[in-house]
Amino acid sequence: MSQTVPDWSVLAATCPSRTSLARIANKWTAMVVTVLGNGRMRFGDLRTSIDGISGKVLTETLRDLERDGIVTRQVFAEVPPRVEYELTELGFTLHEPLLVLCRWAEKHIAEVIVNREMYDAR
Amino acid sequence: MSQTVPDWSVLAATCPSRTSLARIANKWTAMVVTVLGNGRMRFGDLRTSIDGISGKVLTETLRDLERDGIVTRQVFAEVPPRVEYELTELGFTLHEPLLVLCRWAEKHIAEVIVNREMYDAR
DNA sequence: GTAACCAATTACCTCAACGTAACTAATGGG
DNA sequence: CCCATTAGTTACGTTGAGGTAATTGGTTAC
Repeated sequence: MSQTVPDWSVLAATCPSRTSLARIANKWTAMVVTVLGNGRMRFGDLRTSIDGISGKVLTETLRDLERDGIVTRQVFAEVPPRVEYELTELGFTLHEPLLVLCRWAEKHIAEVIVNREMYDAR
Repeated sequence: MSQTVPDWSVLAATCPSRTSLARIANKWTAMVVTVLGNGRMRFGDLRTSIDGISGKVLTETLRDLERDGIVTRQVFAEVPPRVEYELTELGFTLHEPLLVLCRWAEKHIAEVIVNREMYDAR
């Protein structure tokens, strides 16, 4: 018989899975993975797609995602340099869940704004 | 005819929906909403369930979620004091998506750990 | 009547996240 | 010859997230 009880739990402070949750439950990660779901893209296009992200933060986010095996980084020996990023197979399993989060934020923001105004007016 | 094109986009830097994404794409939010999916709970029990969270961070997270209309806060006039938190209808629509993120972290952490070791060994 | 106690919050401090700006390398175009 | 281009890196300063510990207020125990 196979084991169905989870070996890991994000609710345990020292469980490694929490470090993974911290990485994926992040606004920049959500946007990067969502955009990369449309296919491989180079650094500059990602930077343009995700309005307001600084080059430094995008570099750091992509490197962390590469380290976790969620994106691949391909450097072309060209001038000016060209670097393309793409979701891995593992990364694709994350695309839908993170897309859902982005869509949730967009779908419910009007209601959330009203809630905030009511709360602040108390 | 109804409008199907999104009015909001998290990819726009100044779009309010990005503030909502920042709130929900967060490790503490993911854990709190996931745990509260099992039903209303008092502060101390939440604190115990989410191993390692400080009282301050839990208070702040809950207050922000309450402000956005994702959880309700009910104070009982008792001694010692008792405060219970519960997902709102809006909050429930967020439960499944955030549960998926927690489960993803737990399911794939072994693979992620291997990826990190390979990356660091380059 | 004061000491202990509990749930929840706050005050204070530290450290990580983030933005800005300057700088790099190698080539092609004016 | 000099400037633009692309994907960084580094330095520096600011803001925000987070941990620790004291505090509050009313009740019970001594």
